[in-house]
Amino acid sequence: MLIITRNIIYLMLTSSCIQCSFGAFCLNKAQINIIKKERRLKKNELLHTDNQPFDHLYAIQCGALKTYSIDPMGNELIHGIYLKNEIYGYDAIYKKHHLFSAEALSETVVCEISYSSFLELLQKKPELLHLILYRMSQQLTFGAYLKFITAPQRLAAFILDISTRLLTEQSQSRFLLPMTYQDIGNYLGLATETISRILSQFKKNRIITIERKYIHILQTQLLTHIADGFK
Amino acid sequence: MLIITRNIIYLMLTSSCIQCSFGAFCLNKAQINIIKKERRLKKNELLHTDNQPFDHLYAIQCGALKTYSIDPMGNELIHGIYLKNEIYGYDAIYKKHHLFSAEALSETVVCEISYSSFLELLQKKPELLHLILYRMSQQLTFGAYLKFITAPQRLAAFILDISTRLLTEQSQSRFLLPMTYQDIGNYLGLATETISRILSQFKKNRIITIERKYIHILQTQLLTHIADGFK
DNA sequence: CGGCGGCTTGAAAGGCATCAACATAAGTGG
DNA sequence: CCACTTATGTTGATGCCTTTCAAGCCGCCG
Repeated sequence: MLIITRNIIYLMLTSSCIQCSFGAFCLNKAQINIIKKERRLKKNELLHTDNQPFDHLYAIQCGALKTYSIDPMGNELIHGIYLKNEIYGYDAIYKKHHLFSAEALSETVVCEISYSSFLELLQKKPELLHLILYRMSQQLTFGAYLKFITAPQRLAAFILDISTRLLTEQSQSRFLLPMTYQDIGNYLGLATETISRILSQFKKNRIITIERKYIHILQTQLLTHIADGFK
Repeated sequence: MLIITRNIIYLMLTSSCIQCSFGAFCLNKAQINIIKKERRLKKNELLHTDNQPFDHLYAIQCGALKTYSIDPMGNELIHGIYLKNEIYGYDAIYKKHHLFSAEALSETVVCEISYSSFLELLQKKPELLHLILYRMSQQLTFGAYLKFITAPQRLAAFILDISTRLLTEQSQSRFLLPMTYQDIGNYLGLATETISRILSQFKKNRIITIERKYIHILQTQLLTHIADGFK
């Protein structure tokens, strides 16, 4: 029987911190007190609500988040998807409060850092500056494909986007889609039925396979082809 | 007859620099050498092409830019609109080269600063840090309305977006739309005919008036209502 | 095993694109 | 300054893609 000691927990934590986006901010022992705390969210649990004041940035250790608002007709509008190893919260710096609610798409662990500590550390360690600008710049490019016109185009681009953001060397073109078709539809501005139909097409054409929630991309080139707008 | 002396030129420049987004980086005489140069672009002139390496950020003094790519079917896809007093270029930090071409929508003057100078100065003057994060954060929120489903919703949100980004105290809900319907359509993913039809609707319902390219918003509330998704 | 959320599939309706023709504005050169 | 040319905006008719509504299926979890 395994007895979990503080040491083991520590090891588990540090190993999960290796890839953390806040690594530069906390792996160093001298700085570890800056991280306010780790938060564990169950599926569908809220990280924060709409309109809540902005204080913290979050590094997503595992799991995924969505930000969303509800329109007057009661439809959920998903504004952003944030995955493992990404930093969430930048978008709220501008208005000083969160524009959207943020909810866990699955069991999710985030590391919280206060924005003021973040700024402070950034000033002490200017070599982090480019890293942060780099990561914000990356988020500026997220969701560019939402401007694509046709549904297959958007969905193909979405799959490629998520895959490049999730895939590692081990996982080779096979990854867990961390959300329901409903969520995808709300994100892409498409009905769930449309998502289902188009994915069926993709499967029929041997472009991807889906079992459970695992997507396997068989023909990346064909997907990019579709995303690029070829017919 | 007016003789233009260096002094007058200097006054003209500084006055045009008052509102400049790079103000903090160059108004101070000690720093003025950091700005590499001012570039004047004619309508439809390219600031840079697709795939060009990223070296500079640009503060838009006057005029406007669009970034775009051409899809395989030859359609122009506008990814971003950048207006007077905004900073353009952040999105290319991530990939170190520009993902899109950038073109002037009208006569445009930009101030160019090299990214390395920018980083350097940011390190020397950490009080600028929040300002820059603030501005990047703002850009993260741009174009959120592109996810809106219906055409009138998108167009209403677009008008409101541009107006808040262009309006000053003097100009009071009346502003120059710095682009063609073609451009708007390419940006919103709608046909120019659709833009025309919906704007005609807006005019008929006394929500806006348009003369030349000047838009006057008569009923802001109704516009936000439409943008929010009421019918 | 039974219930529920999520996915699938079909038929009908609707919104927007497309095509076409025209109107108007802007830009050019004589 | 005007005639010509080109770019941009307007309006109508048709067709297609996606939504919507409806029903059934599957897999998961208690």
